[in-house]
Amino acid sequence: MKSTNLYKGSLTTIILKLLNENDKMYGYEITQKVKEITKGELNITEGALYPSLHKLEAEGLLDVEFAKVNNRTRKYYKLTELGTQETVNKLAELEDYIRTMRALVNPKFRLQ
Amino acid sequence: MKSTNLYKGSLTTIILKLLNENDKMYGYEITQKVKEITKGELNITEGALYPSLHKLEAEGLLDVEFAKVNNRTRKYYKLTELGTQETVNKLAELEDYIRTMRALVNPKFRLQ
DNA sequence: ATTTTATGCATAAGAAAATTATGTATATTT
DNA sequence: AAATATACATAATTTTCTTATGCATAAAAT
Repeated sequence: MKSTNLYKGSLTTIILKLLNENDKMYGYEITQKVKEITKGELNITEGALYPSLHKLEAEGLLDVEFAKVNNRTRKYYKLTELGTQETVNKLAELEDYIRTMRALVNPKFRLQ
Repeated sequence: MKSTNLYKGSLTTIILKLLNENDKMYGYEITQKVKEITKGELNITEGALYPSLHKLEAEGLLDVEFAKVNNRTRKYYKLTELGTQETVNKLAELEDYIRTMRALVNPKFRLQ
């Protein structure tokens, strides 16, 4: 998605959080929303997004619902109960990750 | 290294920063240092570490120096001038990543 | 009127970065 | 004597992503 490798492994967290906030979204909408929020800093590619959505659905974290808008098909995704739980976990993991990385790169944050 | 996928792509940043701080280190030392700083939260595996060190060396970011200690061989790595420059870049990328992810998962941080 | 861009989905080939497993060797601890 | 710690390395596999390609309709631009 971006020149830096740091976003590797972050896509699931991003998808879950956006769905947690917006109730239901379709793939293309997610790419646009991410572009908007990050001011273009992060562009999710379709080759990464769609397989990821399919996987989350297969794992039971997302439900699908089809809609026809302007003669074009949209595939809406929404969180399942399990998906909502997993969102909480993923967000906690992100905070842990940030805290740990800060401890590693900034000696000031080394403690406990 | 950890159950969460978020650390994927972070290893180079971690290695460079630790070497930036400690002048020279050997592989095993890096794994122990990371374990210590993160209180066991992050354990770098050898299968990830050694190939990564070799790659950084091949890219000219690290220099190697051998040492024999207690009849065992240590391979000390230190930053080259290029490696020091790249460390600055990687740390800036990490801060960008954290800022962007915060904007994505925390609506409070959405602005500019 | 036609081409390009935007919208909307999907998958396949390949690259990159990791995990897991294995191998070698010496020192120290149990 | 066996297990753990120290120290390096690589190979097979998995995960996640990039890049490329394909299909289809709508809107905008030339």
